[in-house]
Amino acid sequence: MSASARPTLALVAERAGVAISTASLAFTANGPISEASRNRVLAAARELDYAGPNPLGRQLRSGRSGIVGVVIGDQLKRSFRDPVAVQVLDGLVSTLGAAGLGVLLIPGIPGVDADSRAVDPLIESAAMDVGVLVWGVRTDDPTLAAFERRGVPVVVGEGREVPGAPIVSIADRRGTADVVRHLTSLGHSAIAEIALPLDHTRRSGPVDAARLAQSDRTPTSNRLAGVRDVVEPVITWEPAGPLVEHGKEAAITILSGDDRPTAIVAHSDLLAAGALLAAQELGLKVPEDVSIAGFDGLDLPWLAPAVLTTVRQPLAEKGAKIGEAVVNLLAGNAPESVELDVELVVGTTTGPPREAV
Amino acid sequence: MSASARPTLALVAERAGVAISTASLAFTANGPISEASRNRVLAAARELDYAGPNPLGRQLRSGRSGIVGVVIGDQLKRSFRDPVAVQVLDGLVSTLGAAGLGVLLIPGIPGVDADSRAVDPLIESAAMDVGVLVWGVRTDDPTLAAFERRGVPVVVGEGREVPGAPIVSIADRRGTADVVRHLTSLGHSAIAEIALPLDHTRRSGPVDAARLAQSDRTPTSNRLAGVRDVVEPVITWEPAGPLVEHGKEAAITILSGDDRPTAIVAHSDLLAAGALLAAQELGLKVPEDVSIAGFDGLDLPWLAPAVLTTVRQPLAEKGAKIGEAVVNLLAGNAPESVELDVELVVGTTTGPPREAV
DNA sequence: TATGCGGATCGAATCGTTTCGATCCGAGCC
DNA sequence: GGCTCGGATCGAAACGATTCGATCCGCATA
Repeated sequence: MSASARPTLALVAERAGVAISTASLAFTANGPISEASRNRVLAAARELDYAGPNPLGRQLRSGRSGIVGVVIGDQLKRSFRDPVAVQVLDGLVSTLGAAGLGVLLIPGIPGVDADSRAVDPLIESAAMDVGVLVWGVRTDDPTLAAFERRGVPVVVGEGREVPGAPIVSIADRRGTADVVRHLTSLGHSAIAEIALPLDHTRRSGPVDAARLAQSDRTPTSNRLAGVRDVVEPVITWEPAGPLVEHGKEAAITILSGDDRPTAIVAHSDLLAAGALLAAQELGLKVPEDVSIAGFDGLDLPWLAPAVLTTVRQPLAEKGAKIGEAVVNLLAGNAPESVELDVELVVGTTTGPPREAV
Repeated sequence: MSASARPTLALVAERAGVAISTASLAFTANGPISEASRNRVLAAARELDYAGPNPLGRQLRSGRSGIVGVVIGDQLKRSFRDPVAVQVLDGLVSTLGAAGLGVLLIPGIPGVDADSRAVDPLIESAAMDVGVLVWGVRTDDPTLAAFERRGVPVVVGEGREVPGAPIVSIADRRGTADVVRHLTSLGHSAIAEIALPLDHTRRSGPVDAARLAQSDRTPTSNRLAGVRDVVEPVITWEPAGPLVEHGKEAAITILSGDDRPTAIVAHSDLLAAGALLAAQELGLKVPEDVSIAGFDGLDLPWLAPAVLTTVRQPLAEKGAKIGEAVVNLLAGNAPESVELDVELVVGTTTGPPREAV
């Protein structure tokens, strides 16, 4: 009656009348085993309702768990409301899945106090073969240190150099410069900037030089730099978050002021979409009264008939490249970093400023 | 030079001059061990750069992996663009994280052929203590069968009964009836319905009785039934997907026809938001020309100044309840199903039909 | 008939822990 | 001083598989 325990390979072997090692061969396709014994083993397995080797035993022996820990570095809710994150993750999960690897979701910094040295306990105690820091590492990142201590190799998406770890990044500085150059070449000089959040504090408002220097997120810093490669924005606004509503809020303030800029460049499409809604609400024509450009190249059909001018980045491909880097690392190859290219896509939301007409 | 192998507990014990079992006690807080030996062990660990017991060994011994497999049943990209899914997942991940459990993401049906009996290989071979089928089970679900074969207990979100598995569901049939009743009590009788997708085929168009019977997704079926508890819709439209653009597409057709309905009830807020955009594009006033209601209770600030009439369901709480059910199951308690309540929230998008004014 | 060969099978070691029962030791008590 | 008691420590046995070297068997060859 206490037969609730799952059958083991030993039981199957006994029933089939072979040694455990032979039974093992029947399940791992590659060993030398006769058709006859394989069938006997499989039959015995069926009779005992044995569903294949227990992963835990296999993992201990082989030293591999087949699991990749992915640190998304924030509350799920916040990360996944951002389509950029979702697309990258999608590419990553597909690639890893195809390689037989599973994704363990690691929220990252637990709770609000992202300053503390606390690390998600999963990083310290869950079994994994590789860790992925999708959104880059911060200086002196405790997460990175924890992985290192455990001897878990790491792949970094989008970030500063980490010795021994491959980085998959995107040419976002150049892309940002491209879109700003597009604006200046149309004749704009009073360009406002809506930045991505500079850090985890949900602060919002205009950004001064001191605050600018505090940015510890790589994509944000790169895009700030990209803008400044071409022009000094008349104002840089830091929104409370990365979503549409935050962009709208920022743009309302920017566009309501006395010296209305002739163009807004946002660090992301979601923020730009918010700016578009703001302009609409304020009765401003786009692009006649104000040009608006974004970054990401998302598909935002609900903006129709407007088509956002933006910079398309290969998001799913980025995820896929990270996945490849993981597989590569597990195969024992040397880490290899990649930078993916971006492309300016001109839509209907940018045009020459009114004065220039 | 070949010292690349990670140190083991045995090494630490040797260095500390204690038995392996004693060293083990130093890491698991609860055993009887003197302060002195614990310190000696921890010191030795530090010297050897030992980062704590290897999870694989621990897992094999205890028979627990601390991992919960969550089947999201679709491409990540599609699931996670839906804020409903994201909020539930967020609640789930938080609850499980607090219990020290990790979430293994299982896409579910690989590739497009969702009809086949194929199952995500992770379900067959990854280590996990419990499986979660977030979006319910279909009749004769191969995924469910695979879990059963492996002896992995299962928790089901939103679905039909599964013997021995707790179900966490939401009173969506009653909620849908409530919102439709709200419309009829305003005087509407010509009500159109935009349904959630009936199955995985990305079919779209008007739905007849035969097609209606084919719906194999529980939330969809429940909401279809909820509408019919109150009124027979003048038309039911099946969109190609669950997102804003799909709702817009559907509504454009519905509202362009000759017998324009006076109200549209959508199975979700995203679809309803699409309908709102459609009405706007067609120059129709909401709610004067057409009332629009949704379901979910999402926060959609970019619809402002409109506030959608909808039915609020406790999404994060649903995820949390699923998490609790998992923890409960692991504690050896009997499975316990829950049905969560919903609440009608009247916004500015519904009002009496023009004729009735 | 003896020898050699190659493929199938087997036994035993191993992966790194936890846990359980046994041992050991010092303190307290009579 | 002998005895008991209890807490700290230890050894060994799992946990469930893979893998490697050794054995075994049958067949072909000399």
